[in-house]
Amino acid sequence: MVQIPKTPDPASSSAPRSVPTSADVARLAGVSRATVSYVLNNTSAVRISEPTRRRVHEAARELGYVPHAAARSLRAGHSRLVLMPAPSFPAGPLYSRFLTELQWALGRLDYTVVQHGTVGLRGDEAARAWAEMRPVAVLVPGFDLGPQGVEVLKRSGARAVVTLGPEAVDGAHALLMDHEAVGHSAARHLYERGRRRIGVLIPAEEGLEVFSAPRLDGARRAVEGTDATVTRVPLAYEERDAARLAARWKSLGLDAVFAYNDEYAMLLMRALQDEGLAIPGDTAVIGADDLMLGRLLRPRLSTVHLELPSGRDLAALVDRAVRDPDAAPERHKVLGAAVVHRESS
Amino acid sequence: MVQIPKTPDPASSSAPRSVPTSADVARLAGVSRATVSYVLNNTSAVRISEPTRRRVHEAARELGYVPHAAARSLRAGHSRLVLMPAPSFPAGPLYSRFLTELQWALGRLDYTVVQHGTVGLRGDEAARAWAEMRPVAVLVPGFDLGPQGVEVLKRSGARAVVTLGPEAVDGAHALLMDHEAVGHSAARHLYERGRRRIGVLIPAEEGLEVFSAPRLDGARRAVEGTDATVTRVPLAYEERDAARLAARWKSLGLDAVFAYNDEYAMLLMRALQDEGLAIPGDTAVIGADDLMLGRLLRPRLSTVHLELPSGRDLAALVDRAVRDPDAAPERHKVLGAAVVHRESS
DNA sequence: TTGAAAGCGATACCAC
DNA sequence: GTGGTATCGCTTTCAA
Repeated sequence: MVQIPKTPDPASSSAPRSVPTSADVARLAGVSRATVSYVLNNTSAVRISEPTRRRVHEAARELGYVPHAAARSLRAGHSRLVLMPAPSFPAGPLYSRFLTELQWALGRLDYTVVQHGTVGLRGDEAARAWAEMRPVAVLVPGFDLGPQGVEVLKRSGARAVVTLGPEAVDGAHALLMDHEAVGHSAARHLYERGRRRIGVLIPAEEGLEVFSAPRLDGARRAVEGTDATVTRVPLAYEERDAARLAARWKSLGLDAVFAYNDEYAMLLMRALQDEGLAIPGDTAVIGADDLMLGRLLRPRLSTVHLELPSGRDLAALVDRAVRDPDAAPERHKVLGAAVVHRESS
Repeated sequence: MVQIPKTPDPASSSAPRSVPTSADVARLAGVSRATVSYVLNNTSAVRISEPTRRRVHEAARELGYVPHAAARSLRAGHSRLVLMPAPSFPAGPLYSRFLTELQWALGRLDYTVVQHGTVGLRGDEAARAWAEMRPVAVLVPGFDLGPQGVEVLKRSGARAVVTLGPEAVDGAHALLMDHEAVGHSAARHLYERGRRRIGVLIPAEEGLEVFSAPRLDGARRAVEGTDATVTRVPLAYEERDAARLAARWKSLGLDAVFAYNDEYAMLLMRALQDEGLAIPGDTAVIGADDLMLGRLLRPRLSTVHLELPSGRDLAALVDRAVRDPDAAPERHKVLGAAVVHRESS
């Protein structure tokens, strides 16, 4: 819960003429506050004479009047706010693009999108912080939310809660990002190309387990019941650690590796090549995310291309959910995973 | 200005027991709303008996009560909201990290950070949209804000407006990101290593001119009065365009290139190498941003390392500005630019 | 220690 | 056409 301090220093301002309200506009225009509201909101149920309209607009402009969103939504009993937690890890270009598109699409539907900088708050605490803003909809990527969190949000007026992540949460709509499929495709691909001892690179960095764990699981599942093995290989995103790993690579006895994503793949590939190993000869490498950089490597990096949901579709889902909050939660698989075979595998 | 529709479909909800208010908590606990407020906010000016406190907390928990931020800040006359526009272009890892750090630091100071998904709104329109939320401070990266925008925000109660960008804006604090220095360092470096015909890669993509233009200018300035030349070289971030550029590279007669950033550098380097050109022999290449990938290229990519401001420092600046809104606007140069010489130049 | 009530800013109903 | 005014949820005097 956000604490509001008791007016830090009341006497510090050099009389900054206080913020203009609709009452000020009314006074200046010589009309009532009601009229101001009618004019400024183009209320169609009421006809206001042209001269009056002009006077009101003039007054508003002159005062630099800007309506008070909090007051408005308090009165209205609801907002058009769609809230998402701001990502706590560096978002890749994929996700950034998705986010921009989504904001644009929701903007078109007249929603205001806001990313809430939730910091150390976990789980229900975070949900409460979001609920304080009384958003009409909440979009939550990842694992940040449990069923209770959903309940908190709904009880506080959120008409739609949508999770984007590997698992559905009770009571919320779910856009299922099936990261298992990513690992599955990758391992399958390696298997089909004759590899049997498959390593799966797992970032040592915090906060990425949400994605890496299911990718690993998917790889495991892909070779279940075959003669192939899957080995978990942790790697920090830094040269030294990659060099260390490369130095003991032969001892691992792997003939292929799925490298979490293209960036980790690049890091590992370089280290292996520096160590004199041939790619894909000695070790096949495949990444994920289909970033530009993979195309620029030599050998060209095989990768798993991810298809994120379109921002427009998600915006439409949100709008639908807001309009009909009691509809059964929708579940959509939204992560297309397709192997792009290049030269490294 | 956000339009609120006249209650889309009033009859669609299956009586979702309405959102609990502090009055509900009071009723359930058998006390007055005042007491609820005292208890929930730990008001120190007033002693509430332990049994009462317990009853209130219990009731709040049972109802799933979450305070209404809008009502609260309406009453209080101010918020603890720090607003930033959400970046409209894919933010690099540098900026992402900075953002996360900043949010964390502001969170520590008890501010709520929010990234506002401003879509098609330009200039003053955007400023008005932000002002509606009555943020106590606004942080604006880039060129999105003019002096009038600042005025709008201040008149609507923002106690601090901070711009992050190449230029200061009247009335606002400025964190000056001197991208000219980046280009200057790069070109200087190339010049000192004996290069005289320097190309500067400029992204063909929209929205990046804000950074690329000053970088080009800086490069120009660096060789002013020497026998060296600087040539503007547009490039789209795609392989085909890079290949086209590489094919006519020799005809450009350049012996060095500053490639806007490491990613464009990688793209170009690959295309040049594929064309059979030697780096740095035929053409020296230097990037910027000092991303990991530069270290992984062969030859290793020279680059300009950027030092962004620390999130903690910026948070402190914001806090200072909020506490003393009438202090003279601060101006800080915050973009350290240092050449990291590797093998490509 | 607790309660009654004013008021923050905007909107919409009901009079005139 | 336009103007009072009750109301949204919450905090905070002031009284009891």
